[in-house]
Amino acid sequence: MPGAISAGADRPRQIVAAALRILEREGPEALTMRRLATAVGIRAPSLYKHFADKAEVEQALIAEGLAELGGLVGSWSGERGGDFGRIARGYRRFALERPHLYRLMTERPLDRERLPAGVEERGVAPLVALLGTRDRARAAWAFAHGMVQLELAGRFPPDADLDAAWEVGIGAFAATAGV
Amino acid sequence: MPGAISAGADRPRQIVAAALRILEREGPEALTMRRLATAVGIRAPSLYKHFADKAEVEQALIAEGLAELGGLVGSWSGERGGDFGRIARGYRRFALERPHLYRLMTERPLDRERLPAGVEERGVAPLVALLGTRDRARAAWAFAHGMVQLELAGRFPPDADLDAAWEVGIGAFAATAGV
DNA sequence: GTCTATAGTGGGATAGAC
DNA sequence: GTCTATCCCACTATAGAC
Repeated sequence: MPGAISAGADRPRQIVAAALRILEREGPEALTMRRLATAVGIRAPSLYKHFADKAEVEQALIAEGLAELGGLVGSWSGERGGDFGRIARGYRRFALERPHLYRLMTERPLDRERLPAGVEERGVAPLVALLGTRDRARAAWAFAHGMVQLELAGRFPPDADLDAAWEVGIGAFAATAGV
Repeated sequence: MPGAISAGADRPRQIVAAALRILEREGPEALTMRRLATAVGIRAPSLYKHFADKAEVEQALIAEGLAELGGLVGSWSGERGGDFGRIARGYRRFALERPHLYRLMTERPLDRERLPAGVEERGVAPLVALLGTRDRARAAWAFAHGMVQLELAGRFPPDADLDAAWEVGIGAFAATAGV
């Protein structure tokens, strides 16, 4: 059978999965082609049979992260409604659980060409529906992203009450939507 | 005269100034010790007579950036009062004018030990005074930082009306302070 | 305080055989 | 699709002469 699926040997998937593990456990500097190959059990040059270059591997990680986060946002917002606080707190949890992936996903320009269609919009839509306008959704997203980014970068003073700061922002944006 | 100032030969200052130029014009990857030395007109190893290592040079850039931004925030907030919108818009302008310095300043943990005393607090105080609590100030800062970060990273859609998003956030946080 | 020389490390990527 | 061998690059940092 020509098109037979050898399930255990889906190299591209294996590679992406390994890359994700390395990234999350050891940070972005640890994600090298050599290291990645070792994790998969092959030699570095063989990776280039599956991905054109390192950027393509990273792009796959970004796409995966965005799809996952988008799905979560959808699940938190429920059928119609849900509330901004729930989304914001979930967003924070995701970022704190996968800090390196989150940073990779957000710190560089998004290559929309190579991104599966709809991934971006699917994450944005619930927030727009909830807050009423795209401008409000963008401002609220920026707040959440800024909180996460500053928390991940260790920029708040050690004694800062971040839960309280989150609630202030959540309240502020919920209010703009007249809730 | 032993303590005479040879104005043209203040190497440490020269080095920091050159580093700032390279960083802003060519980005963080371009800031290497070789490149920096060339810009100053010496060889790379000579830099180590003035700075222990590269991290020390970067620390100097961060301190300079924070001091400058802190001074600006103070000037925007005036004697008593001023408004959050003015600070936020100025903050955005600073970040857009010096994107690479801004990112260097904010994307890694702050080494408070090696930072001149008061630099951090001087930037924060006006915002706390204006908004009433530290939690509100932190949330508002996160909003501004998030907007800037997403804008610099090219993460908003090309047609997004960022001015409008800024005004939404500014309004939301001004409202929390009861203004 | 500057130089030359160089150590030591690590990275991305390609050629060509099997 | 995997391998071995290797290129080529760039970086930080040190040693030791002047």
